[in-house]
Amino acid sequence: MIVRKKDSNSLVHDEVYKKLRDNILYGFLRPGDVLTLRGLASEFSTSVMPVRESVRRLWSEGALKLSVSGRISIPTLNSDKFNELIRLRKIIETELAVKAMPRAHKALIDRLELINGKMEFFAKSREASLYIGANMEFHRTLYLRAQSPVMLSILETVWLQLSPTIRFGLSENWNLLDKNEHDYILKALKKKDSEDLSILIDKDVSICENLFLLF
Amino acid sequence: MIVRKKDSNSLVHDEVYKKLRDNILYGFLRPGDVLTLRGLASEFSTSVMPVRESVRRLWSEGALKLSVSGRISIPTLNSDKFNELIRLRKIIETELAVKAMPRAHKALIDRLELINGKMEFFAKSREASLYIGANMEFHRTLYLRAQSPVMLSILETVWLQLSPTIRFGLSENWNLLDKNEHDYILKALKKKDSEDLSILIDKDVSICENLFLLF
DNA sequence: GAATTTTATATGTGATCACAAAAAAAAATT
DNA sequence: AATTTTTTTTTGTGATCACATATAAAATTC
Repeated sequence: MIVRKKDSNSLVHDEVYKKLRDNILYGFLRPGDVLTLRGLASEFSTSVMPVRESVRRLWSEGALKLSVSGRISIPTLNSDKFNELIRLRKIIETELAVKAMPRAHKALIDRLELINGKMEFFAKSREASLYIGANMEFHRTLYLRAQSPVMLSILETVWLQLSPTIRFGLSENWNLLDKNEHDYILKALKKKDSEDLSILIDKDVSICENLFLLF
Repeated sequence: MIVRKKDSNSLVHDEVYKKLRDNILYGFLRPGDVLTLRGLASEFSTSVMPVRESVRRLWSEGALKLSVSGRISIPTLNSDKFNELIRLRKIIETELAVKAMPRAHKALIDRLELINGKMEFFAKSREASLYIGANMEFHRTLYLRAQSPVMLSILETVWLQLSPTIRFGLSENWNLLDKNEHDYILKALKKKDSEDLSILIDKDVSICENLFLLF
């Protein structure tokens, strides 16, 4: 029997995908963690089919690792891969920020300031997944203005690959977040200084570089 | 019954994925073409299951479009999306080329020259899918030296999204390929001039921009 | 004859099953 | 006690089925 949410066209495999993705994105799964189709299926109270489809999807996004025998786990990044992903963040995010800048009017900057305040609060209170969520929301809100859906979705797969590693690097390095680059980013946005903006986005991403831990 | 290739650990869904991907990549499917699970299953003489998994995978790579009701088709690009993909090619390919350059020794350049000759032949003989294949091989061979697997795989999904549109733009614009930028790229590689190399890669990708046709 | 309704077919989704192969657990051996 | 072998359990894959719904075809109405 096909189970659909009432009065909605959402599909089970898509719901499972979103839940699983968010668990990875907000740091509820650590690198190396092992998952099983049947385990996930019973956790999300469904059959294995929708889980299979969402696992296949997350795997092709680099968010999950499949062993040669198909065993599912959260990837552990070596430093080469980590640096590559950081470099990708820098390239794509500076591109998106510069493209968004001309369309970043007062209303948007106000919203960014609000999100930024929220993020600073979560940094102080050491709430990792809320901090990560607010940080991503800040960047995402800005980049959405670039109106470059393909780039944004690629960036999101990059985030997805970095998240578990950064999340657990964070637990032991909260002090790294003491100074908040976002304030300077907002200033550059107000001044419409794209040169500065590029450099600052690059710098902001650089902070993450120090969160790398070997597992 | 599970059907595996003898003495090999290749899986059916992976084989189906590769075949379907190559059909898209080498231009055997045009934008708008409609596919069905059962149709593909019988074409590849398998059941729908492996096809479902590979279609889901190609869809998440942007190579296939799924309608709200799940109907499968080859995406048609509007000019915004096309330009975004071209921009992505430029950003990622210049990055990879520059990173590959220090490791591009004589043996590699010799191989690139060989591939380039092949490509020029297929351009003259107007064999579109062979031309596309040789062109991709040229770029891929160079970029492999950058040893950046994540970037390369992202680039490949970008190619996958552009392929069908470019392929059928090509049929009516062979003349655009008269002058071959690859020769200059090879010169820059020999001179180890990364400044020049960036510009030339950018230029080479630009040629594709003119192959955009509305369907 | 064109537009609308009805019927029939095709298609994607989710559930379930069998099976091979990989892990894990248990038993036997050294 | 540690290692090897055997047995059991777990797990992913591929096949098949039922079903809802979207699309196509046929019939009906105006």
